[in-house]
Amino acid sequence: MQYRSSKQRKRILELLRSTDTHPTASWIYDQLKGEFPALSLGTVYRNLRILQEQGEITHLDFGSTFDRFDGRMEPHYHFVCERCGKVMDVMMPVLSDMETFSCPQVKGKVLRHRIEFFGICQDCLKQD
Amino acid sequence: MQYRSSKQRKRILELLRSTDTHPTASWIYDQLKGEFPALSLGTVYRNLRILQEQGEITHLDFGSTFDRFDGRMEPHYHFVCERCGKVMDVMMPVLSDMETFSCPQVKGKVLRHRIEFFGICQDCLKQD
DNA sequence: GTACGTGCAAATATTTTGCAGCAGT
DNA sequence: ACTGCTGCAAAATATTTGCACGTAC
Repeated sequence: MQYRSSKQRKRILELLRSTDTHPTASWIYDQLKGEFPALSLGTVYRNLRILQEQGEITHLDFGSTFDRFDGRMEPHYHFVCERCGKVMDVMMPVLSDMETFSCPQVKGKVLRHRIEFFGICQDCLKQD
Repeated sequence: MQYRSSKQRKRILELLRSTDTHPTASWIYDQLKGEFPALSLGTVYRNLRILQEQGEITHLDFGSTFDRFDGRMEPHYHFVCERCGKVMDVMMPVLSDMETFSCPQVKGKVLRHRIEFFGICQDCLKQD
């Protein structure tokens, strides 16, 4: 697909670049409604997807729209296959100094952390 | 709230403990439908929330039901305030050996990783 | 007996999509 | 002119909730 440019898309990207609040689609919509009175949420979502495809922005998710639950309470990390969506446990040693490490910048109280690795799992690699 | 026990909740927990596939609510529902023919998805969701409150399971999310977008493409990490839901950037040095580090276990190709810190942000701490 | 849990169905919440007209190249 | 982009509204997806009945304690 050959993308054209549009005022709406350009402004959505500018807005995302100008903030570090990790906005939701709805926040972006509210911000731009004054500038584009007829703007619709559908347009915001469509453009966010296109910007993602173009590698201009990212999206904080787990690669699926479903909530996923985890019955292991021991600290561990996750590997998510971007092709088949499978989520696997990574039982590598927990980086226990992580909390203090990030403290100076965050200035809040860090209680726990989480790491996800993204890539292609062994099964999917075999299918190439 | 004073929780009682129920067969459904007990089996949902057992099921989650017995797998490492990080199931969705719907998968759990399908698995238990044979055992509880009248089971409803509502019950599954309700119990998943209760189990979470009891600290028996966890939930892979970002603390909100909204998609969140990020306009910064330089590698960086995130801090999520569990009280107000704010997401902040953590510009600590990227752990570049991370990919190879996790490889032996995952056996797939790791392309990138992500780290989130969870806790209480400075603003919320002040309010105590 | 009290009040929490369940199934069912309806309601919410969020995101996606079909369509007709508008706009970028 | 061709085809992507937009607004609008309806549909799709995922999760939550109200209610009447059942069940654990």
